[in-house]
Amino acid sequence: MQSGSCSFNLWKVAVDFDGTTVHRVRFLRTADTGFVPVQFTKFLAGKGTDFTPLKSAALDGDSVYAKIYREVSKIPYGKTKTYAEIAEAVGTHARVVGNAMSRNPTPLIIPCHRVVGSDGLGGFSPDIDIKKALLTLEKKVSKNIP
DNA sequence: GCGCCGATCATCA
DNA sequence: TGATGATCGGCGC
Repeated sequence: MQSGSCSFNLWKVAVDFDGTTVHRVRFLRTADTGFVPVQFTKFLAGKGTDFTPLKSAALDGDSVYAKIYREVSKIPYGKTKTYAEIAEAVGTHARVVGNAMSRNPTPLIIPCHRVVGSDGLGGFSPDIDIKKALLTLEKKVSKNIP
């Protein structure tokens, strides 16, 4: 297992990974030492749109959470879906989807920022500004990929 | 049109 | 068990 961090706006993105399997991604105010997979730095710089061949450890399993994470990871770059849509696709309730996002062990890889509420942005932890910034970034970058 | 309240359900303590 | 949410939709004002 390795870990490292890189910057995104005012935040540090700490990544724990093992080969191509990412176990944990966290947003921190302070930086750890170490490097992160190049996919992260490219993505956060708007120079990459996916994390291939990286995968999240949270996608494994048959729990409802794993299904939700798989469904969320299908959302294409620059697009968004609502909690209700995800819930319907998985066969559960929107509240559970919100719960799954809240406990999302690997943001970014599982693009939880692309899941929004029916009437707006929804929420994000630890800071809604991160979600806003990611969506703004993706909107901007996807314009340059006609 | 806006705000409150109940429904609903998989985790975690 | 019981409490807890990054929600949704309906109802009253």
